[in-house]
Amino acid sequence: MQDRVRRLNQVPPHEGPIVYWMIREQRAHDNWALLYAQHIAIQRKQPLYVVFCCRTDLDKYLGTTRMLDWMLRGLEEVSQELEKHHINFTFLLGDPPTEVKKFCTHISAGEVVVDFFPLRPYTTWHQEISQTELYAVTQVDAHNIVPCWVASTKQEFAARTIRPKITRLLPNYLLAFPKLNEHPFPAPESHTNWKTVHSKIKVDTSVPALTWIEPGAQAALDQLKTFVSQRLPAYAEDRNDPNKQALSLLSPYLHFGQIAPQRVAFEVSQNVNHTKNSESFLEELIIRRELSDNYCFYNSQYDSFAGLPNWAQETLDAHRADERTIHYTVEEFETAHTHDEIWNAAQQEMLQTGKMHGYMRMYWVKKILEWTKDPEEAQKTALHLNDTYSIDGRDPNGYVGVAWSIGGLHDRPWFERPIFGTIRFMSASGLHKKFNTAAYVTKWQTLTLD
DNA sequence: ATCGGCTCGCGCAA
DNA sequence: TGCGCGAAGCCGAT
Repeated sequence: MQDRVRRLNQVPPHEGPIVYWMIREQRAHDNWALLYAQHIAIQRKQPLYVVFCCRTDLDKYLGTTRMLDWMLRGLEEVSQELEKHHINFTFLLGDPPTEVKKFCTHISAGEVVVDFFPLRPYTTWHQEISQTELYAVTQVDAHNIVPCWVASTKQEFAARTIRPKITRLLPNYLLAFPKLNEHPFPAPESHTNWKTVHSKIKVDTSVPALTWIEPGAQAALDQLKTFVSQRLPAYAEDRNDPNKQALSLLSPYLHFGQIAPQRVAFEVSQNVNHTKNSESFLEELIIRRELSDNYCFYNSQYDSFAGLPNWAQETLDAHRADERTIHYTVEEFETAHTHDEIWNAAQQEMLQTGKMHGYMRMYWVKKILEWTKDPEEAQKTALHLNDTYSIDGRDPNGYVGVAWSIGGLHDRPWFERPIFGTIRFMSASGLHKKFNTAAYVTKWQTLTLD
């Protein structure tokens, strides 16, 4: 466990309750950050608090009903589980670092544990909470199976450069989780009024909650079970066909930390015969996901043009003046009003379900590059739409997916083209060869009056 | 249906 | 310093 843990300030731990500030890992079980916090709390005979803080003006940060409903229902389950284990769960409203600092000072915390989320808003919050003399702040990578800073000490160039590093270390980490204990040093209980919380947080209500899939840790485990028994057997063959139900559907749970990647990988590697299907799935789940964290952790410009590899920036620069014969506004993209019915179907899939099939995501982003005035606007548009409508938006996987599609990240150059330069191109004719595009369009097209 | 060429640079072997 | 090879492709030739 020790190499999952790093100190964020130099304040020595002292007498006082232990606080786990939960951000990314929204689950009670299989959570290394909580397990570590409980471990030191028991060692020091201290009560344990888990605190979650949410702004009330989420509408200013692309917050939607879809995302808030998913998150709060998951957290309600977390609070019930923690209560069963005599661990205090406190929901705070307001500016997160300010409110969490206030809380920690108020209860005279001896040490504060945070989880690991390599995106700027959260790294900034972690810096802010660490700037104190009052309590030690410790970070635990509870997301990656091989901790991000252990897997590699630099930004990796491609999957093939990080793969051997992770594969070599994996046997040391792909193990069963210890159980969360009933905490022997109780804290005062606090009860969250979830209806009040929901009503106090302002969000964009035009993006409705999802009804076809249930949030939460129990639902995640159920989904994993169904995936392993029903969809994994055809995963390798069918995963790139958007008409087939072959994918795990776990990314919403993984994004909100409602299930641990290590749990998913452990169950698949323990209980499934080693086949091309499990290999193909574990490559996605472990290598590609940890490569995304690696990029965001070591490249603070993960969401901008300047973060792209040099060869990609150069080739896109050389094609800035290329004529864009088709150009759409954000609104036209957003409402699925392009000339390309396959692209519109993908956009509709995301609008309606909060998810877009993995294969279509690549095509969808590459077409935004083709139909937008410059790569910066294309990247901004793709991220804006993904972060607003996808339930797994604002995730390192999303930033890497967009950078791969628009800016050759973790990819190689291909042959020269207008607009794209040597960035890999994708065309509708390629999609026709791979799956029944007409069926996909029919499935997602909606009646429009114009 | 299958194949080669397109094009760059990392990382390892030498 | 040379060389193999790579995160999901395209296109034209055979």
